[in-house]
Amino acid sequence: MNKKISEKAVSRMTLYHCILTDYINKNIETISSPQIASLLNIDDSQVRKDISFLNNSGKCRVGYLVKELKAAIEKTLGFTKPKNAIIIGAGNLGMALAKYDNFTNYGLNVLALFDTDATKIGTIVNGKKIYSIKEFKKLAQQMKSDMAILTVPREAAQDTALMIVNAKIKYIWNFSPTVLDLPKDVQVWNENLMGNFLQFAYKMQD
Amino acid sequence: MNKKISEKAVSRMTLYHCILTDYINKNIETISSPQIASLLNIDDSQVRKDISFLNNSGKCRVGYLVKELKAAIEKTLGFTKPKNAIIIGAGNLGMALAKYDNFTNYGLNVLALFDTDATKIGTIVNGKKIYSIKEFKKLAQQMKSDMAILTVPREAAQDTALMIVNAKIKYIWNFSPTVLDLPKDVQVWNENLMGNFLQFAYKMQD
DNA sequence: TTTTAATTGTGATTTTTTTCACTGTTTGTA
DNA sequence: TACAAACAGTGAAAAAAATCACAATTAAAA
Repeated sequence: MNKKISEKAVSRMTLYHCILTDYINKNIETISSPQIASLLNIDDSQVRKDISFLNNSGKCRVGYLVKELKAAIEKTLGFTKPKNAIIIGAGNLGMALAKYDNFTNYGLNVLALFDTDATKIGTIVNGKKIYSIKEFKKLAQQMKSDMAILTVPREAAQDTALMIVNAKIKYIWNFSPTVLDLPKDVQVWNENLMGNFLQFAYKMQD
Repeated sequence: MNKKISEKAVSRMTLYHCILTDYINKNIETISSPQIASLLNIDDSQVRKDISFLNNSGKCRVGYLVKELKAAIEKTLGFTKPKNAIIIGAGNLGMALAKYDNFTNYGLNVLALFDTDATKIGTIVNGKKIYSIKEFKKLAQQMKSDMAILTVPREAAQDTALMIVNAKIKYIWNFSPTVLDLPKDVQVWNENLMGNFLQFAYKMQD
């Protein structure tokens, strides 16, 4: 239906969305491309080009209507279609993500957690139960999870990922600092916090 | 001294680094550009171009020496110079980051945490003390922190960021889902977990 | 009412990034 | 030793992304 939007443009749109949410909280009704551009230190024509993908139009001398623009981004980025996910690895990060209530607003529905630690199994975190990893295969089928959020330690990541793939889950949001070696039809999104820090640290050198 | 490496290339190098770490753990001594490229689904000449920035040379018919290449990335990306950081916001995410021991290996040294919650103040997390945000200005000076890791709720993010800037900290790693409006000499790295999820979700649509 | 300034939208241009295509080298094999 | 295969390295070409530049529009000010 629509042209494909580049990854970079999508990334910027998520930042526009943050800005728009703030503007709504502040009861500001319009926003201009130079305003957005200035907050992000980018070119204003870039902002307009990105917005042109959304079939949303602005008004000269006024800018864009905040609510409309926000809705247009949400529609294009597709958070209207909720995705079900399970978290594998109930360590600090997994728990933090399970407790992150914002997810629901963005169409991410966390169904359950899995872990190997016997003391954690059976516990409820933010309404989500922690199951034994042994039950994973059986439950993954039942739960119809679209996506797995992988927050296990690096050493366990590859094997756990293979287990996820065996359970016919094709999308993995990988928080382990490792590159998974999986069939090409499985899509992996590497979060790589350490890598992101290194990128920032590299910028700091200037 | 060296040419500046693009952000995208740096991002890829952090993934190469992950792969190299895995190879070392597996006691594999050499790696070729097609091997790296295949794991990341990118072009092998891209990998070689990136590596050409590192002043590291490979061997025909053999590839690169894993240890050398890893060291070269570390040198270029500068994790040899450790950075001191403080975490502001001892919620789930802040705590998870404080407990993330890997940071030290990558040159990120977490000095302390700050929070408003009286029940948390004084607690020690992974050897790091949680202080009252009221003491922030005074302690920030003493601690000589290069960087602040911002993990407060969205509503508090902007004000907290201003406080950080007042304490003369110029680098903010922002985990709050909001775009901070700060002087242009302050560098902000937006982590934006929700945004990253949306990017992944957009890819899932295909 | 006229003018001014701010803003969108977009084609053209420039810059950056990626991919291609090829040369030269090295290692293992016949 | 000769040959084949697997690589690195790199200049050139192609593709993608960002920026520029400007016409058209409109709200507000004069």
